[in-house]
Amino acid sequence: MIIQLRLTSMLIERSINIMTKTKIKDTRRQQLIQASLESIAELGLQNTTILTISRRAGLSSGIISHYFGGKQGLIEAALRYLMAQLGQDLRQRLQQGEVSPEQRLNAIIEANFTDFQRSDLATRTWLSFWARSMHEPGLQRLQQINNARLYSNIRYAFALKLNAEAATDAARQLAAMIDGFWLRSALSLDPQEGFSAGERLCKQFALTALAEGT
Amino acid sequence: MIIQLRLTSMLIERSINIMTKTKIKDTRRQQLIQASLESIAELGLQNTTILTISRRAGLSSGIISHYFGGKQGLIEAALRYLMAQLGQDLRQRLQQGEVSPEQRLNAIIEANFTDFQRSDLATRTWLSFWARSMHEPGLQRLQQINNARLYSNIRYAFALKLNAEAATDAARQLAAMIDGFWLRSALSLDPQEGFSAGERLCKQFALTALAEGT
DNA sequence: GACGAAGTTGAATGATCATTCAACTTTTGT
DNA sequence: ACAAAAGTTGAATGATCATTCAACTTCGTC
Repeated sequence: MIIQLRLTSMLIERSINIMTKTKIKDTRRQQLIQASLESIAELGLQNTTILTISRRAGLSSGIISHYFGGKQGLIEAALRYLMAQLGQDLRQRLQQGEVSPEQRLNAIIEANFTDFQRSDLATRTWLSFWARSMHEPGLQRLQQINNARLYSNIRYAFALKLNAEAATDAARQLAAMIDGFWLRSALSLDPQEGFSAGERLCKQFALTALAEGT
Repeated sequence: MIIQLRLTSMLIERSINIMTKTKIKDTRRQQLIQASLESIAELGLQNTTILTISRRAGLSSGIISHYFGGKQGLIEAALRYLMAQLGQDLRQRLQQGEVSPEQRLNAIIEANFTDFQRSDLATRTWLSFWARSMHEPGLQRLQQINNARLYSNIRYAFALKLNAEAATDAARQLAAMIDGFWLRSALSLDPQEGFSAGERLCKQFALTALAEGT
């Protein structure tokens, strides 16, 4: 009887502990990811240190190694977060009953030019990640997954109307154009204008390319 | 008489000294720029130190501050060198008597996909510079000049056949597409294939855009 | 309220790096 | 051959930074 009670209460206690632990864990992780994105946007990945992140999050420096195993782990988690955000925007736009190739392409383009994606926070961070991923396998793998996903989403839409070769060509062109507008806008003096024009001109290209194949 | 001789010899001496000095100076500067590009390509801008550069150039670490005033000065000089190379390739291709808009656009595209430009050395370095220029005004200024030059060269060619608005749109699209193929190729597992396809698809787009306006 | 576990701190450590400059070597002019 | 100038070296310096961990605080449980 007593043993039974002890065991039960121990189980309850443990599960409560685990729940609390993971909740706090998730909160801290999110705080730190957010702070690191802000720091990267403001200071650049180059000048972002464990101290600029932890101070911004209102936490101590040691906590980063505790939750992410080190600075590198946090940086990769931040990139994963940006990619997840992009994927979420896209899924949301594709599941609103739109099915025509034009609508599908528009949704993809819009997802890549979301308010969030065009924020300083996102643009500067993406660019920093792009550069560093050339020399860090962990980041490079993530970038390649992301690039491949954009391309294959676009290609699928084009292939609904175009033959295989034309779809491949158009998809590569549009994917490059999207990334190119991103890059040029991020580097320009007036990023917002660049993004607006980029969204318009990408849609325009998509329409033209679809029309040509018919 | 004696005084006259002294003055003359002093002038000769000085001019020889200056000639020798600038020759050695130019040689060393070029050595160091080359070494820094190689180091950036291999290790990334992040991991490039004054030691990795100077050891690769077979010189001592102190020499960099002596000729460039510091690491930062050398990095900017290296970017200037890449930009000059690009400008030279373009000028060479445009001054071969080609005048039609198609030929002009092809020349611009080819200059951006030169063997040199698609080398690891160039791609990785450009990408590193892109990222860092967001947070360093000196580099940012240079990048903006380069971006503006590519755009206005393209726009000029389109404007020979298209009206003002169509030329602006097409130029922005093509400029973005060129940069985008660059970026995606640099990050891909098989950069050479990406560059080849990029060159072909950019030319294809340029032709289509020119044809549409007529 | 006291005990143990979970969560957090930040000073100490060791490593890396750009810059400086006094000493050294090479080149040049006579 | 020699003195002065130009060119080069690399050890010393001071600064920055990621990581570690012993000590501290907070929280949940009885």
